[in-house]
Amino acid sequence: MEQLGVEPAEEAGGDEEEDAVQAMERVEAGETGGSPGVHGQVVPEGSSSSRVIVHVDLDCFYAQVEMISNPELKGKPLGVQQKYLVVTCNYEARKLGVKKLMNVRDAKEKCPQLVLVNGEDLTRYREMSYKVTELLEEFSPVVERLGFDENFVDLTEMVEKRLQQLQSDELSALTVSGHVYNNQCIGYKTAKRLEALGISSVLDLQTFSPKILEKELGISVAQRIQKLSFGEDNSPVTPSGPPQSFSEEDSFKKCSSEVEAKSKIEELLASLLNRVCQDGRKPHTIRLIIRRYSSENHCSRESRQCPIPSHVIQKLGTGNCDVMTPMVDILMKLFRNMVNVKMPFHLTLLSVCLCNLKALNTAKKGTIDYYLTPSLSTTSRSGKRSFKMKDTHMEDF
DNA sequence: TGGGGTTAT
DNA sequence: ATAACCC
Repeated sequence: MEQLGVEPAEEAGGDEEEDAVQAMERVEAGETGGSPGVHGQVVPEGSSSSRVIVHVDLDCFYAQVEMISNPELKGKPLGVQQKYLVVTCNYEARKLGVKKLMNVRDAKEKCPQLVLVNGEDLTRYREMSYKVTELLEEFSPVVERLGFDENFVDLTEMVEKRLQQLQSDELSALTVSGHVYNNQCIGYKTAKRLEALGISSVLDLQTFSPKILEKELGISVAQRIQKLSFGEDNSPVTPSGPPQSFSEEDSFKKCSSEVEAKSKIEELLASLLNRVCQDGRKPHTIRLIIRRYSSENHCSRESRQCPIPSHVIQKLGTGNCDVMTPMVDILMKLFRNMVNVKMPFHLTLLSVCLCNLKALNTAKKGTIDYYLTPSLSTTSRSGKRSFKMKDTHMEDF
């Protein structure tokens, strides 16, 4: 752990990601002490409303994990490869011209000595990522994750307590410096819409008519991004806690038969079941996601989901039962619901997601919910729910 | 463009 | 179920 580096704060030039470490504040708008802060976070009595939030951004995270796993990689230009992309690389490689998300061919051309490791299996990255989050949670439980390599920690309470400990002479000797980050680009789609309005810089956004912006983007997005343009972000740090979903995906050039799809789905599901088993909670919903081949509209995906039948959920923790078969059956039903297998098809991605995670026995014994459970109905798109008895509770009668 | 994740609609 | 966002 102590080997993991954080991106340097003083990084001057470089691409837009390189602004990197930001020990900074999300600037509180308006409110002063005594009243509840925005978004329901309570500002303590008699304190100022400004917060202290640390943003920890791990440097070329996957590459660092690989160098820790295999120290022989240290000092060499290293890229982490997923399919034909170098998704990230260490600083040796960057010095030699390799960029994030660069094609493997281009990267090898730029840097023939580049060492590549496969990073398609995220297991070790995910594990290391949560170790970092857990470490930060020792300082304050209020830690929000963003991806695998970023954490926001709200240290307001800790700082206030420490300031109260200080004598007045120590206090006056304190100097503080910091900066508000220059945020660029806000999201691809929104950026395009803003550009159409003639907004291409932060200054443009600051000075644009709020009313017109609200009409274009909706009040929610408009007000938020315009505040952001002034460096004001009143959003709370929301503790992430355990993940709300587990998913595994695989992309490929072509999948055009049902058997092929089934075997890929089986692989994805097997990994997922291991993960969910370790987590301890049980998923109550399963989803299948596909991406169809198309020249345009490339990022669009389709999905179908359904509840996991309770008798399958119950088997989940117990290693001896075969839980694969019923779940693969469900997934293939979802598959055929999306893909007409009697017609030719061409898929470029399959993904399985387990979500709606619950700690065991959510319903209390003796309550209606204990005896009733939403039924498996993949076709029902109305808000109506049908219910059936839980099989395993029949003996209770 | 990968292999993840979240929230809003 | 999808769309948008984040990394």
